[in-house]
Amino acid sequence: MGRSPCCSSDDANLKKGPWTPEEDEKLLDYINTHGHGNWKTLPKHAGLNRCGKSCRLRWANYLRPDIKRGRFSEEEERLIVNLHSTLGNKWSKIATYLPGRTDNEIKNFWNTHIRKKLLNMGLEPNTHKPRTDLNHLLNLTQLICAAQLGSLMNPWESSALKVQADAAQLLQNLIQTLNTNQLSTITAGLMGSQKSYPYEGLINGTSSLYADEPAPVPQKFHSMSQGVIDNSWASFEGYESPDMRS
DNA sequence: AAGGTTCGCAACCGCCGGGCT
DNA sequence: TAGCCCGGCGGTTGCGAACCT
Repeated sequence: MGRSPCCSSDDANLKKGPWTPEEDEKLLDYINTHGHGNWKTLPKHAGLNRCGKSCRLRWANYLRPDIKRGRFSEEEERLIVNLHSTLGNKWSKIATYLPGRTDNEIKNFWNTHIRKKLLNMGLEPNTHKPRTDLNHLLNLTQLICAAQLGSLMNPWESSALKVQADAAQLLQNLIQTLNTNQLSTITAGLMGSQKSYPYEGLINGTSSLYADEPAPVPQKFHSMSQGVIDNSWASFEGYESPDMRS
């Protein structure tokens, strides 16, 4: 359509980068008294040397009064995973289900935490299906090595026991995953399933967002699978991989 | 203690869709 | 109907903080 970028005209003079407290105050003052109105003209009226887009982002992601700060709760985390399995990378849509959280915040949280968690669980983050490569088995071998080393060094130390438990849990999950994968393939074949997404039920949780949408798999299978993923997720709740420092 | 590496998050970039003329 | 403008979205980047060696 040949449109120019939103801030192309005076780019050389417009400030970029982190916002100062003074700029924040100007933006807040202006919006509190006038509302944001037209973002394009807002910076000029507010006395800011920023492009409208930058102002809008700053407001939407940081200054809005209803923004909730701090760590995501387990409930929020589960909800995000749940929603992502249905909506994909529609961060703004996902954000509408989490009051006080911005799409940017959710996107960042997904990329830095949940993505890794799913990978550790042997699931492909984009599809929520089991990973087809065998790289995730490295997690298992690492855990088993850690467990063996830990028990050699200090057999009664609680962290060594926990690593052993984690390794056992991961192995169990893997076996169950493989079993349910086979089962779902069979089930899908028998039912002529239209949705090639056998793990949607695993991830989705008990409270379906779209209750009017028929489940792709029988309820019995769904509830059984749910147990698998609940165990699996729970086993990783307490386990922080080295790249998941809090 | 210092240098290197990794992580987390705020902010930017470019594209898209809807509304208006 | 085409062109323009604006707001919104998702992907990516840059940088300070935290951690590791």
